[in-house]
Amino acid sequence: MQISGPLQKAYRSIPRSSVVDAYTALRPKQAKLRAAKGQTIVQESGYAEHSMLLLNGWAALSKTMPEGEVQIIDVMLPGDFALVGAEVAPVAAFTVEALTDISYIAIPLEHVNGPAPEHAELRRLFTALLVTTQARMSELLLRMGRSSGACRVAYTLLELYVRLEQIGLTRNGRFRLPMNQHKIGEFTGLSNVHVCRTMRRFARNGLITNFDNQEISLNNLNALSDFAGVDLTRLRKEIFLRRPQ
Amino acid sequence: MQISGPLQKAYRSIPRSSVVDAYTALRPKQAKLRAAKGQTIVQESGYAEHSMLLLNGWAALSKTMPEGEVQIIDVMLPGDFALVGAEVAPVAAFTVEALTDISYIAIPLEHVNGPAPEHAELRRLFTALLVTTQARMSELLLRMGRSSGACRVAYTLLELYVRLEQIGLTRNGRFRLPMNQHKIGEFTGLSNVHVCRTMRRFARNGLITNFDNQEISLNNLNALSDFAGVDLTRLRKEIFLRRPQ
DNA sequence: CGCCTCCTTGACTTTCATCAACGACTGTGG
DNA sequence: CCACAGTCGTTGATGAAAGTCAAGGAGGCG
Repeated sequence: MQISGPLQKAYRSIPRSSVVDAYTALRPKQAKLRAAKGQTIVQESGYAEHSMLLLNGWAALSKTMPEGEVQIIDVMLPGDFALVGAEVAPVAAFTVEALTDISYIAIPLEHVNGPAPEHAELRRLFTALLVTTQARMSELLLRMGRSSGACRVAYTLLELYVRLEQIGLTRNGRFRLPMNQHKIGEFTGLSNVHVCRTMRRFARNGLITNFDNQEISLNNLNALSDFAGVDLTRLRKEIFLRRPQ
Repeated sequence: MQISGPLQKAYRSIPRSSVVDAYTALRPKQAKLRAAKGQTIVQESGYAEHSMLLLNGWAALSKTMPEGEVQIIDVMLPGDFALVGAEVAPVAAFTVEALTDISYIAIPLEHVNGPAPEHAELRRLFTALLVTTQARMSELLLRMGRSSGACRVAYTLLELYVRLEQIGLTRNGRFRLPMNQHKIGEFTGLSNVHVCRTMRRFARNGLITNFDNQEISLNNLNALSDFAGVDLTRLRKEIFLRRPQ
């Protein structure tokens, strides 16, 4: 895919994403926003009149029980889109927290779903992104209800790996994982202690290797896939936005 | 809301749903399809070139682990819409099974997201329905990862109650629940045995009453809400499609 | 140096799945 | 009419998975 002209710079500075391309092309002057690691960008139940398109970094969508237990619903990677508030209900259903320093675009609702014909292609892409988000959440839900902690951890690592690979952020099965074990527990529905035991077991068996600066390497995708009960080929099909040729 | 003319009969014969109204108005001759209780309408990983709009009855969206464990990820009630296959990926991410005899409309993808301007209002409604579906799945995911079995059962009963109330299918906290304990277990991520114990405890404490023909009554919404860790008012806001005045 | 966060491991407890048995109810065929 | 099987809900006994509590160690940082 070749891009030339005024878009080229923007394209190079952000990861490959057809949605980012399409939106940037339509609104080249849209302001980029930034947030620091740990910052809460949207609060659950708060007013939300816009959606988010993540340009760089990681963000977590989470929900909280009244007693304070947190569950991460989905992890946003560069190029991902989250429909925070809907036209019919401008209330955020979840909290958005920056897992790393991030940059993003806040998209007004009328750009997402307005009747303007020039938005048709964009709308198609947003819808497709919503479907992949739903597919990811479904996979997580399935494992949350029907599998062991080891399966959930293995699945989480594989999902992140496959998604990062797609946007060119892996090297030889190795990638940066900017989540501590507590956060991974919030994602997998486990305690930090149990995440630790599980990942240590994986490491001892040579399935994964941890490096110092929050980097991790998946050494045996097949064994992990078996643990996770997932067919990598099928996962890729469901989870990815395929761009029409 | 008053409806007159040719739509009146159709409107009366199906539950209140602005989406059904809108779609029926646009395509009055669209064929209604039927399926019998227990029938599988869409198979996970199968080819899916259409979406579903449920007119009558209940349907379950579920996913299955390789070993055969089933997790219901959402229950469709009359008026609900499920985006089965996306334009970018005509593969079903889940199985659709009829929990009762049902009637539904199969909606081709181009009607859902086509560029035609006369579809603008419909598209808006479909998007809104997707958001509410996502909100429901998020609530379920939160409880799946972060709460006890009792909380999940209480939440499930409340969610169904609130949704049925909205479409006029409850009377004094009482409604028909066409799922056996095994199915409820598939929805809540519990074994049928544990569902039984939990619901018996609720019944002994007077929170619920079971009747013979798959009917159930919620006698104490406040106590159930406490168990479920849910604020009913907020749940209604998130889960419902509000129709613009 | 102390303080902090994070990972790690052990000991104990709780929750829930599994296995098994039984009773209520339904439909079916003789 | 009765035996029969089949489904479903119910209860008890047992075991495995994972949470909680607690303590210690490694690294980062002012």
